[in-house]
Amino acid sequence: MMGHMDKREPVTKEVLALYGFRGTPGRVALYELLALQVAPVTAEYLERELGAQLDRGTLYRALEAFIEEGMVIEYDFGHRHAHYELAHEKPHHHHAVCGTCGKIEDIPAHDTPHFTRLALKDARGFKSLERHSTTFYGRCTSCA
Amino acid sequence: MMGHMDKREPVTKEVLALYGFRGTPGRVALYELLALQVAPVTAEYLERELGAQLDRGTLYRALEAFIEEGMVIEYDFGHRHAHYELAHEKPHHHHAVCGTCGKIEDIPAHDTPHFTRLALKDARGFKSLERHSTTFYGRCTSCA
DNA sequence: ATCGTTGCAAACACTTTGCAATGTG
DNA sequence: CACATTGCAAAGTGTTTGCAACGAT
Repeated sequence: MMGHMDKREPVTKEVLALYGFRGTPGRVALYELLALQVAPVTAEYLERELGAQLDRGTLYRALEAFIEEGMVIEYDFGHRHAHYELAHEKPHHHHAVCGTCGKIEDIPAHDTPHFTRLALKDARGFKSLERHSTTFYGRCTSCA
Repeated sequence: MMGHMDKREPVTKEVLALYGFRGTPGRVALYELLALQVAPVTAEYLERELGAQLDRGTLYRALEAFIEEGMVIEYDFGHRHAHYELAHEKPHHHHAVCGTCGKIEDIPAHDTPHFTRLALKDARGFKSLERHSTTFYGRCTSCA
C-alpha cells in the first residue's frame, strides 16, 4: 500500500520554501534537475535541459538567489564559465578536472572542517574562513 | 670590478629564453611585473600597470603562451575574471579569498605532492592528476 | 631572413540588467 | 493582493581573434 511517490514535486517545494523561495514551476524544475547531477554542471547545460521551462536571464537570477542563500555552490574551474551544484546533496568532496575535455568528476574528500580552521592560522590577513574547495587537474581516462 | 647589476633585464631574458620565448620589451616587462607580486593578480591590473608597454590583446596572448609553457598559473576564484601568478616563484601554497572585497592572499600549504597521488585513487574516471589548488573563502580583517 | 610577437579594432562567450507582466503564498 | 519571479531584449564585462606590420634571434 502507501501510494508510491513518483512525483516528488511537493517535496521540492518544501525545500525551496525552507530557503525562502517560492515554488514556481521554473525553480522547481531547476532544483530537481540540479538534484539529478553527479557533478557540477554549467548554466549552458541547465538552460539546454530546461528548455522553455526557464528563460536564460531568469535561470541566472535563480542561480544567483540559490547561491546567496547557500543552497547552491558555484565553482570556477578555469574554463570561461561557471559550474553549479546543490550545496547539501553530498558530503564534502573535491573535484577533478580534465585539462583536455573539461570533464568534471566529484571525488570524496578525506579532509575535515578542521582543515579550514588550521588554514586560518596561516592566513594572516583573514578574520575568518568558512569553506574551502580543492580542485585537481589531470587527464581523464578517455583523454589520456 | 664587474658593474653592479641594478638592471636585471638580462636575467629575465634568460628565463624567457629558457621557456622558448623571445626577450621582447613587452614580455620582459610583463614577467618582471609578475615577479613582484605577492599573490595572483588580474589581467586588468597587469594591463593598467603595464600601460603602453603591452596592448591588451597581446597581454592575453602572452599570458596564454606563458601558461601553456608552465611558466604561469591561471586561477579562477569565482570572480568573473582570472588571476595569474608565476609558477615557480614560490613553494606550493593555497589561497584565501575574501568574499566581500575579493582580496586574495597566499597561504603556505602543508600538504605534499603525495596528496595528489592519494586523490588519484578516488578519481575513478581519471588516468592522472598533475596538480591541485585549494582555495579558502572567508572574510579579510578589513571586511569582517 | 625567419618567424615569434605586436597593435589595433572587431568579434566573442558568458552573464547581468531594465522593465512591464505574471502568479505564488 | 503584495511582492517574488518571469520573459524578452539589450547591455555589459572579460577575453579572443584576424590581420598586416614589426623586430628579436
